[in-house]
Amino acid sequence: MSLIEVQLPDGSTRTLEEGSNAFDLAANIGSRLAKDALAARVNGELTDLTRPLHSGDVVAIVTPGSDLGREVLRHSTAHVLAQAVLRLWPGAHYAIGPAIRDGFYYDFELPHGAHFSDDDLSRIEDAMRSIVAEDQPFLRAEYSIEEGLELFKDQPFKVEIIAGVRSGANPEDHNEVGGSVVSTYSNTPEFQDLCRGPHVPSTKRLGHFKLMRVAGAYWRGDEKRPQLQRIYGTAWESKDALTAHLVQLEEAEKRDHRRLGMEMDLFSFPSELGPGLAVFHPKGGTMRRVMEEYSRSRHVAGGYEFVNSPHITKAELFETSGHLEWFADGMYPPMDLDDGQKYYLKPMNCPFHILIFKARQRSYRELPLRMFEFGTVYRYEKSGAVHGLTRVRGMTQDDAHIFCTRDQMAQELSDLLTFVLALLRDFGLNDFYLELSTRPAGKAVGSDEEWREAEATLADVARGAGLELVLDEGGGAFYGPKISVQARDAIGRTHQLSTIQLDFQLPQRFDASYIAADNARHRPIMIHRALFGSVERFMAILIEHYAGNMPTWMSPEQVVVLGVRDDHDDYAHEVAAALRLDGVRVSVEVANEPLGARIRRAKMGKVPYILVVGDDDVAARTVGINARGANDPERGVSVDEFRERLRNEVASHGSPELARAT
RNA sequence: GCCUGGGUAGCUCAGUCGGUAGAGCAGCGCAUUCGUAAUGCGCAGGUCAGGAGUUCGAAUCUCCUCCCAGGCUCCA
Repeated sequence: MSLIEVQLPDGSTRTLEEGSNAFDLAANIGSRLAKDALAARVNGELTDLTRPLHSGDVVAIVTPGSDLGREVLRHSTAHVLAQAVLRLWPGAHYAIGPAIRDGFYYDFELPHGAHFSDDDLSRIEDAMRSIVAEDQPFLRAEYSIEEGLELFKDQPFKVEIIAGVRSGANPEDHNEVGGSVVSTYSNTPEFQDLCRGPHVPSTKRLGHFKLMRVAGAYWRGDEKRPQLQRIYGTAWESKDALTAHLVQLEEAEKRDHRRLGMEMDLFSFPSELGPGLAVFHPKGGTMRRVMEEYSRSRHVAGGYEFVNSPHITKAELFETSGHLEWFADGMYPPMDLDDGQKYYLKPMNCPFHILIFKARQRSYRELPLRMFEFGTVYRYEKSGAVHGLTRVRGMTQDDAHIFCTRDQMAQELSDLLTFVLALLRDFGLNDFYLELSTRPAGKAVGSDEEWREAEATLADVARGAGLELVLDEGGGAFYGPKISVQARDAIGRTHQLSTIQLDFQLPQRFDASYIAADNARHRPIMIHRALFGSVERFMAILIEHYAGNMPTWMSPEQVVVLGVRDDHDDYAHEVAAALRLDGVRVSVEVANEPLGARIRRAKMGKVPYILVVGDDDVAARTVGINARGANDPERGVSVDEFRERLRNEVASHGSPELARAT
């Protein structure tokens, strides 16, 4: 018997008998590893444990705790899901079932137009647990395309995938089928699935999963094709990991801005108004005002001019801009007036700002010209797309358009990115990466050369910021590419925030120009940018980031003063009045309820500071401070000292650590 | 827009076989005067999302509309 030598990731080598596979290697290294092994990475390629190794191969054993291991076990769990569904609904068609973040899904079409209901999930889970208990091996087999077509002749979606590989029409099909070899995995004669693999050795390696929900999903993501039933599940390497994930989901739910918005009395969506149309209550209105005021002052300092534009306009404006051509579906239908004009609610502000630019002849000496507006826009989002404050039909953008020369463009973009990141940091967001969105295929105006220049300039600026840069191929707007700032929040979710778009097109469509030093007309470059995106959406993200515990400077109610007995109420009012002189948002809860009850109410309202005043405080002109998040109250602090502390905290915008307090 | 599931008091929810609508919290009133997360008693609160139908009788069964949730698609 001849021997082979394989290399491990740490550079060491192992000698094995010829014909050995990765499982044999794992066993050779240790029994514990053999027990844990799920799959292998051979020369960088993920494979089953059972594939024979060759001399010189570099082999890593994939174990459950790793990202790759979780991906393999999630994918394998998806197969078990499909097998379970076929047991319960013989004749069901199964489409695709990949691993995704935190879990997996599988798409089905049930016989006779049947649909899954939520109640079916527990039945399916039970069937899956039986399959796991049966300890079925995942066996790989390889076929030609013709054989594959015959094998899956009763499964139209599989046939389409295999045929797609043959014609080369769908690049994504290669995720399912590699090259011209059709590979399958069968657990038992009962179930066989088209799949590249790899899979865990047997179903008993699975089991820490939970089916989450049923959803509709279009075949191949195309809304013109049949809608399938998708089952989502989550799967983990251990019971603890599964539990931790479910707890994390509960935490996220507690932070949901829609829930906190109601509990904290910030805003609501009266059904009388229609979907995606919010009203802000006094506390939410205060938060909004503070955010807007801060943004305004930063923009003043940043050299922006403030402009205003109306909410409706004749169709002509959006015909010129091209928006009607591209986005008529996303706009509220027009109002037809007596004089034959159609008026539209504005879905964006840019064309108005161009008209301001064009209102008189412009000189190069005025550039860069930066116009800012809190512009309220209306977009007819599809009814299924609206979501709390993050996707609404009426919203206010912190929108600005910068007109500059081609020479100024790179510097202006670079300064802008610095400005954006500083502002976001002031609101307590710190963890960013950038995304560069390039020309959308088949949905863009302008020449190749212009797009190349715009994309290259943005890429330079993005790289100059020193942040991680991710490419979003084809994600740009129809008039130009964009950089977006992505922020990670306190529980690790990412949100697309600010966008900076470069635009060579609109100035041309509107024939905007300035007179340069050469006494000739030149076309300005236009930069579109919004830092919050919309005030509504940014507020939602901050509420979730802080779990409602807004930093003191943003809190609608910053301080509540409580007298211990009602004969302390006068002093409580006195303290409140002193704070109010400093601009503090403060209220007094008079003593007609037990102290504990009033403290509790203020705590539930997430008020940063609760001041309790009693006999000692009246005598010594002090307060007792019960700060949000503190373990113990602090007694006997002088009123002046508290005022000083609060002034400092608000001035520095402090307390980003509150994001993690619960 | 599409698929699935929902809508009962301001909020969270119960409501059996189709037989006159229930609780807790919140609100209001009165009493209570208290040193750091729930004082007691009382009162009020409902077109059971809206409309139509079946029925002697509908929160409950059927249909339509509106709104919400989770996905898909879309997102200037």
